[in-house]
Amino acid sequence: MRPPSATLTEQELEIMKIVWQLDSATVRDVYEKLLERRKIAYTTVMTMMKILEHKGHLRRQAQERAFVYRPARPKNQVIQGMVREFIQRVFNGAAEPLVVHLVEDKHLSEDELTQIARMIRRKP
Amino acid sequence: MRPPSATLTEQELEIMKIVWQLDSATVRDVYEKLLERRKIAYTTVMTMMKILEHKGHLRRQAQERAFVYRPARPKNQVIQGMVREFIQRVFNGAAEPLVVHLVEDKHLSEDELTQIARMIRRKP
DNA sequence: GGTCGCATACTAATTGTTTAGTACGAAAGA
DNA sequence: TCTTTCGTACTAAACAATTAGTATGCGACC
Repeated sequence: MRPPSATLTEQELEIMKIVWQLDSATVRDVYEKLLERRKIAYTTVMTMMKILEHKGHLRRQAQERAFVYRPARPKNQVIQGMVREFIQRVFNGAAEPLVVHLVEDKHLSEDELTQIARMIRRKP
Repeated sequence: MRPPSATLTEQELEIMKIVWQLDSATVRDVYEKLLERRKIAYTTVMTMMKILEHKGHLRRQAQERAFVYRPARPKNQVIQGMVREFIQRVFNGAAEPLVVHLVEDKHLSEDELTQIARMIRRKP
């Protein structure tokens, strides 16, 4: 009745960010990273990582005592998918209005604008 | 235990888009618009719109036989909030990496890039 | 006036998401 | 060896999101 999230949910993304950063991590590794920011139970992290494995975002491998998890897909690809989904959902697929919002919200600083201009010049 | 969505969910957004477009709409108006794209029950739309009113996204006003709903906040403001939240969640608040993704995914066409460049030149 | 259509309020079921407890086994340390 | 520590599997509870059914009432039409 309610379709599963096409992309990573908030908490899933938080965990994936850590695994991407560490490149390979145990539940404990991720658990301790998350603890720096908020209270969370070890088993909660384990459950989430098992779900992420089930969804095809993590692969696990028995090593020593605990499983070691690795990203199943490169970060860029996944983030790309999230950006695409967002543009689809919010702007019906058009990227331009998003850029307009970025500029108008001054999310883009002077330097960033210069950076973008440089990229654009380098593009075609 | 689990906070409600800070921004509009998928279905909420879909309804808000219609109300923004029509400027003011009854449940039936929205229902019929949605029906063009997918099967949905009238009462489902009603429930959603009541939720949107409760969340402060719609205001309703008795008129004739049915309630007439209007957006409580301008579209731009709400979309702005969604963009901000997305950038926060996915890119930890930095807009620049998002733009990089946009360019690299070729979501931005030649024309759109030109448009952006024009905007940037007009900006400071 | 009775029936039909439409609108609302109330109820509720299903599923996804997030969180975590408990049981159990293996390894490590005393 | 006995106990403590650590890891996993299984269970499950709470809540959000989505969808829709039922009851009820009111106005319109015959």
